[in-house]
Amino acid sequence: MARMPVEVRRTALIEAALRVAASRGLHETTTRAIVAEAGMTLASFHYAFESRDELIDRLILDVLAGEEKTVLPDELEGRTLTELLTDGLHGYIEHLRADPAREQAMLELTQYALRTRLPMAKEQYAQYTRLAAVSLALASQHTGTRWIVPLPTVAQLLVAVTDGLTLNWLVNRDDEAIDSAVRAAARAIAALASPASPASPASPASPAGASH
Amino acid sequence: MARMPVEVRRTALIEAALRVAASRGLHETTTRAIVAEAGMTLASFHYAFESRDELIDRLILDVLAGEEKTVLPDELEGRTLTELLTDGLHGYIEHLRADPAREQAMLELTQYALRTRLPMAKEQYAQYTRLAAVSLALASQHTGTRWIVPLPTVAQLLVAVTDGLTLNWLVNRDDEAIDSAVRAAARAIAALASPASPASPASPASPAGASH
DNA sequence: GTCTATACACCGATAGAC
DNA sequence: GTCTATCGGTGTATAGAC
Repeated sequence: MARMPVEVRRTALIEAALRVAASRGLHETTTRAIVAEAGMTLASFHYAFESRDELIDRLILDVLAGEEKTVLPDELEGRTLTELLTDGLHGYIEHLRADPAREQAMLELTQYALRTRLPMAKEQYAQYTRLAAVSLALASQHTGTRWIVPLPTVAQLLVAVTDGLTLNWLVNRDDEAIDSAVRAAARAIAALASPASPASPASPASPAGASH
Repeated sequence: MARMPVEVRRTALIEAALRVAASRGLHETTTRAIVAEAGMTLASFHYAFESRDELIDRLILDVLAGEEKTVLPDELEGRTLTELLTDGLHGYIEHLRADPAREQAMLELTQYALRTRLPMAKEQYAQYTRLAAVSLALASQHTGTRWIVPLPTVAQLLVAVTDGLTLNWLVNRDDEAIDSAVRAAARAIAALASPASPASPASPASPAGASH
């Protein structure tokens, strides 16, 4: 095989490992399967990494950190809070639908980290929650609403809902059901803000939303 | 070893397997580890079960089926919908707190089923959702409220929230944070019902909130 | 640096004595 | 029915030629 800088080799192996984990599950992501996917030999693997565990660490760090659980829609103006939440959740579900195997691998990685790398799991989860808090703060700002429950708590709930809906879709693969659940979730979470109306789809041209 | 009816042996092995899965994770729940935990020999295992896969099947069936994700509090009278939901979720979290390792094993079993026994995972999930729907119907009945979103959708959301909060607590082990999140979740879900006020402990007679 | 060949541990499963 | 001993396969990791 061609000579390659060890860092390039490492990256290639991590990407190969992610593909294997997505298609066959983490428990079948063996060193042999990874090098086969990457077109390398076993010895090359152990030249690049001390051990399989070391690669798994990098996999969790690089790949879970790249995940962004919630994304706000681009356009924030002229939408109600419920609409923003619906679109945000819907965007995440779209991402899930686009590559379910990958997201399932993420779930497996999280669970593996939970069992054997607890500090990494904690840090990762805190990161998701901070990101959710930022999105929620922006959303309330742009709709002139105010969270009547502490923002970190709402953020926790949003992350929990996202995780739960992910599992729901992975199990059932039911697009209509998940869309209903997403809308209900958005409406429910929006009810934790005041005073603007949480809801109705047909919103008239209300500049600056409801009140202050 | 003492002779035992094969069904008794099967049960003992399944219980041993659950203990191993809880303490060391599903991927370390090998036939050898199981029989060591049960105080048997390898040969006895294969006398009771055709294969390890067969035991895992039974484990999923017997043990996931025994799970009841949401339980209503005993006393339903004189409580608001939010209170009922809070107590129900809180009861589940108590159950989780009492035996986190077991619940983590459940999560691993679910994920394993998702990867290799999809129909079983689907059926199990549907069972949880039906149970949630029954609880939600009872709760709205007893509080004189009505779900303004289809009941199955609310049930889906409740299951998703339960799953998400489970993961949250397993990662953070933060009792105060989870209690806040539980209360917020209850309040949010209660907002999907009308007309009774979804929320504040001191609830005035506010007819039909913001509605839609 | 990259390869082939192999060491060594552990897996699920079975044969055959008792 | 229950045991000990062992098979064949696969896992991670390494030795040593090139």
